[in-house]
Amino acid sequence: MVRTPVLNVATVRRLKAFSWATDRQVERLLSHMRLQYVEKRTVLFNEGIPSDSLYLLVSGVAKLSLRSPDDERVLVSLVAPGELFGITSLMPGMHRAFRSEAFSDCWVGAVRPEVFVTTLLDCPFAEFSAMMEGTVGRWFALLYRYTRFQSSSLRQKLALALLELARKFGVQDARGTLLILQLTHEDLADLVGASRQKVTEHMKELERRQVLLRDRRKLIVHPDRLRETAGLPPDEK
Amino acid sequence: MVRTPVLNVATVRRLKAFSWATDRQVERLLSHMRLQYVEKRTVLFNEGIPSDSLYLLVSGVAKLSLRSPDDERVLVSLVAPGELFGITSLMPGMHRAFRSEAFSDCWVGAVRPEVFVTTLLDCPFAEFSAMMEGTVGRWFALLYRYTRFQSSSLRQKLALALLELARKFGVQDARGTLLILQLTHEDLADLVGASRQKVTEHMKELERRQVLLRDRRKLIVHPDRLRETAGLPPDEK
DNA sequence: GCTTTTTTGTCACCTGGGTGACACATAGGC
DNA sequence: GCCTATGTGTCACCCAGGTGACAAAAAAGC
Repeated sequence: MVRTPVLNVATVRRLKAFSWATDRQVERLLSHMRLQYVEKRTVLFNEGIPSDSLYLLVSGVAKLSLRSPDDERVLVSLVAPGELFGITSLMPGMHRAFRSEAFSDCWVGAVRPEVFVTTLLDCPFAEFSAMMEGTVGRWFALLYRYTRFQSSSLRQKLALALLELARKFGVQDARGTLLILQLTHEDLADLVGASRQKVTEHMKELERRQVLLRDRRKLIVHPDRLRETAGLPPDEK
Repeated sequence: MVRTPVLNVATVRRLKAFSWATDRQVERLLSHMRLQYVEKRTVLFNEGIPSDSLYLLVSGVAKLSLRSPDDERVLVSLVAPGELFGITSLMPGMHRAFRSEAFSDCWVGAVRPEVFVTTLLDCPFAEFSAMMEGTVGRWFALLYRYTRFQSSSLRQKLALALLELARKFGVQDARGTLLILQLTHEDLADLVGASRQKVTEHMKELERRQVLLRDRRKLIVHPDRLRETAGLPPDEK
C-alpha cells in the first residue's frame, strides 16, 4: 500500500515550488488541490485533448512526450518534483501539446488554472490568459515546431517551416498562399538546420510536385499539400 | 527618406496586437512606447545581454537567431508585423536568449516590460514575472535546448540533455553529480532523437573519457566536462 | 535460486544529408 | 543598360548516424 504524502506549506517550500507566493496564498491554493497517485506508465493526459488542469509534481518523475507522424516517440522532457506541468491550461482554449505519463510512480496535485491564477496573482484569469497567449504563445509555437523537427526528414522539416511562414506571412492568392517575404534558400536552410544545397534540391522537388511554385523570388505555397508532405493530419488550425 | 508610421489605436487594431486590451489600455501603452526605425541587418539586441525592453514589430520583418559554438547560425524565427518579441524581458533577471536583427527595414516600438504588464494587466510586475518564470520558464528552457540541438552532433546533444537532467535530478556526490533516476539508453535516445545503438556507443565513449561513470544503473556525471563536450562556455548558470 | 524479460554492447551494412566546387541566372547599384 | 554581387542548380564524394541482428549482462518475477 502506498502512503499518501502530506501536502502542506512546509512541503511546498521544501519542493521549492511557488517560492514567490506568501504562506497564505499557498495555503489557499493547496485547499483547492486534488492530490492523486499515478502509477508508473499511466497516462495522465494525452495530446490533443482540451487542457483544463494544471499539475504540480509532488513526488516521482513525470514524462512529457509526443508521437510523431511516423509513430516515433519523442521524449520532450522529464519533470522533477516541485515542477508545474500541463502549462497549456494557462492559455485560452488550448489543447494539450504533449502527452504526459508517469515515468515512475508519482504523486501529483491538480488545480484548475483559474484558481491558480486568481489565488497567486489576484487578477482575472481571462486577462492573464490572453496576455500569456499574446506573449509566450510564440515560444510555445516554436517549441512545438522544434519538437516535431526531432523525428522528421529534411523534406518534412521544410514543409513544417513553410507552413509556419505561410501562417505568419501568407496572403491569399489565386494560385495559393503568397508569402510576402524575400527568402533565399540559405535563409530556409538556417531555419531548418540544413545545408543550402539540399534545400535547393528539395525545393525543386516540391515545385515539381506542385506543393509550391515561384513567381520571381516570391513563394506561393499550397498549405494542404504542405501539411501532407509534413505528415500532419489535413486542415484545421 | 523614410516616413514615420502613425501608431495609434487603429493601427494597433489593424496589426491585431493586444486584441484583448481595451482602447484606453492601448492608448496608455502607446504613450510609453518609443518608436524606432531599424535598418535591414542592424542588430537590435544580442544574445546574453540583460533584457529590459519588450518590442512590438510595427512593420517589416525581424529575425531571431543564435550562433552555436561551432559558429553555425541558427535562424530561430522570423517575426511578423503585430508580433511582440524580446519576451525574455518578462522574466526576472533574464538575459536575451537570441539575437534579434532586422531582416528587412523595420519600424519597432519599444516599452519597458513593467509598463507593459502594469498597463495591460494591472498587477505588480514582480509578481507577474515570478509567475511567468515558475510556469512557462520550463518551455523556455526546452526551447533553448532544442534550438541548440539544431546544429549539434549526437555527442553534443547527449551532453546537453545530460546537463539538463543533472540540473533537475542531480545530487552532489563524492564522485560528481549523481542522477537520481533510472534511465535506459533508449530513454536517452528518445530525448535526443537518436537510435538506441548510437547512444550506447557514445555513452561508452563518455565513460572512457571520464565525463561520466555508472554505478549499477545510476549515472554520475561531471557537469564541467559535460559543458565542455557540449561546446558550452565553462561554468555559470 | 532459477527463469524470463529488459537492457547493454558490438557488429556490418546502408543512406540521408553535409561539403566543396563550379556554371549559370538574377537583381541591384550607379 | 552594364557590372558586380548575390542567389540557384547540380555535380561527385564523404561521413554521421540509422537499421537489423545477435550475444552477453543485468534486473525482475516468482
